[in-house]
Amino acid sequence: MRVTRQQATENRKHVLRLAARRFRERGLHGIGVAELMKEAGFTHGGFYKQFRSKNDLAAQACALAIAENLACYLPAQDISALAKEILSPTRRDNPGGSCLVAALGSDIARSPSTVRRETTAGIEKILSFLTTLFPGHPKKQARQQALAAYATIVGALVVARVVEDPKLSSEFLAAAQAGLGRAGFSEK
Amino acid sequence: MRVTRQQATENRKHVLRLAARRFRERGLHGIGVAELMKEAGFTHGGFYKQFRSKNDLAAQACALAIAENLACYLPAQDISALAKEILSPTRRDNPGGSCLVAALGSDIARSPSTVRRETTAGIEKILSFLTTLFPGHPKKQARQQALAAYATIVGALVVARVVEDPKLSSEFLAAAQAGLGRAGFSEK
DNA sequence: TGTACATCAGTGAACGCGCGTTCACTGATGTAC
DNA sequence: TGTACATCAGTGAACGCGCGTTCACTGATGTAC
Repeated sequence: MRVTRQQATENRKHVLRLAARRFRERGLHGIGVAELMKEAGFTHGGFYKQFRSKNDLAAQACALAIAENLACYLPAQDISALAKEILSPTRRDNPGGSCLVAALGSDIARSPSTVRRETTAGIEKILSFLTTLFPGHPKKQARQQALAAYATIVGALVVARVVEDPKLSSEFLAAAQAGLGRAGFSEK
Repeated sequence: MRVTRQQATENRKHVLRLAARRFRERGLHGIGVAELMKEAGFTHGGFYKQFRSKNDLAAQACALAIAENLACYLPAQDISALAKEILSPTRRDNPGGSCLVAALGSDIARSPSTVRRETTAGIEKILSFLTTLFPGHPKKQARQQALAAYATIVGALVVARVVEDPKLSSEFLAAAQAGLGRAGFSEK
């Protein structure tokens, strides 16, 4: 039953990528080790050859997801373009491939330190990038804008997913976009 | 073992209030029927004389929590005062008594319609109030500001609770406050 | 390069545990006379 | 107002189920000669 070391590494990555998606779709407690491994094409016993525990997987999945989030921000030229991309109905309806903190924020806040540490590190990197989207400001103000912008993005996605009324949901996305656009423009 | 009808009503309310707190502290799956009833001073069997199911309790607890949120907003005279009150370290560190959507947003988004409907209704009421905090605007703009403000509040609390570094956490609260203050001021 | 053996990725049964829910029961409250 | 009976709020044992984790095992891969 043993496979190539290279194959084993790939199998592990496959499970990790799947977890990063499913956790965001269903919550950290919304998918179990057995179901995850089955969907990945393995039996659940092997999980513990790949990860130390489910929490270990959660920490690594969060690190992967938030790195992916940053990668998706990077092409943006300004805050308006970024807001338009991130706060779209498409992303709202695809939590498994979108903002980690919007999808799992309240779960992560209650998770062990390992999970929170990986997420925090990712958020710092995202903030560094967002700060560059407010050029021509004193450094402090640019960072403040970046912090507020990130909060607005996360909150808009969370609320847009909570709300049942699709019209109200879209209203939230549009209003947050408008607010972010104003922030980027007002002090240029 | 039977008690007064009035006592029974009070017992039910007691369980409901406790649930509204514990759910926000630990997540909808973070506390079970048995533990909740024990903490309320009852045995778990009686739960189903008080509520149809755990989901029924969740829906009612969300309704209660978000009504309580609105009540806490009402005394605010302007958006800056409200932001300062809601986005305080005290509230951040007391999720059980604070913003429902910040504490349970991702859980609620994945919950059955009953839960989401109660929450949506509460959010609508909160928006109506927030709109009044942007007077002297065209109605449409005031509502847009209210939507964006609510998203920022929710997001700032979520991120401030996720982040491990206390300094970064406070930075998020302060930056969101500043952003909201600017929104209230810029168009007065 | 060919052989013998150690390693270890993945298997699948089994574990204890807590979950939401059901149900027969108890006995004080509420009601009908 | 006093009595007899129905109601039903709360009890606690029991249910099936899925969870995270462990473990003896298999057999192909990796390695030492």
